[in-house]
Amino acid sequence: MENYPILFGTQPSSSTSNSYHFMAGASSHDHLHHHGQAAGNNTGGGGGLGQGLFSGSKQEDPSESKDGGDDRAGSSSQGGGEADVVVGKKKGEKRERRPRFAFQTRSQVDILDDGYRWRKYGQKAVKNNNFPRSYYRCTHQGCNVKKQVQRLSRDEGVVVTTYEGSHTHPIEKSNDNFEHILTQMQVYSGINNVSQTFGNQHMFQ
DNA sequence: CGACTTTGACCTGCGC
DNA sequence: GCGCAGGTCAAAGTCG
Repeated sequence: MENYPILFGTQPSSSTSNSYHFMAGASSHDHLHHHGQAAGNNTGGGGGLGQGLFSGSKQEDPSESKDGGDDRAGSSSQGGGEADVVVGKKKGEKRERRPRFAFQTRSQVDILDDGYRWRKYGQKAVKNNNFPRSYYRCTHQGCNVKKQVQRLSRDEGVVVTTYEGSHTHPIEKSNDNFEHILTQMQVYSGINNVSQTFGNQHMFQ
């Protein structure tokens, strides 16, 4: 089912061993207790990550175009493994394709604060996964970016985030926040099969 | 009071 | 054609 391109491919396999405790800071506490509200302030990572990080590697694949439909049902569905999604279909109208990015991070929190604001619009239990998938939409007016967040059942420390679309507005919070989220997440590098934390890479600057 | 989350229902596409 | 699964809507509830 979900075969989006996973940027930072992961190899969690032995992952658990590599322990990374984002909690290191202060937040463990916060996150655990504010999960609900967290979304209000944070959540997200779409644009920042989606645009900043991935813009260069957008993948386009025409293969799949099943969609669902007018911006509601459909926007994605099986994606077929590629990055494009069709949306906005109205009967007989052309469907719009949107880039989609997926990546996995190791974090205790589902929601990463990337500076954008997200509103949760749905949650769904998915097959073969003990954890529900959450659906978020960027709250900025006119911005149609969406993201899905799902924790892996086989490794609950790993969170798969899928972004769809590009933000049409500037980030709402200073990039300094990335420092913060970077400390919360760890992305696996499939290349060397080595995991590292963003925090050590400073790839945002 | 506004912004956001929760949650069940509904819609759509796909496989059989 | 039917049933399943994923994705979205929208009403109701919660919180600051």
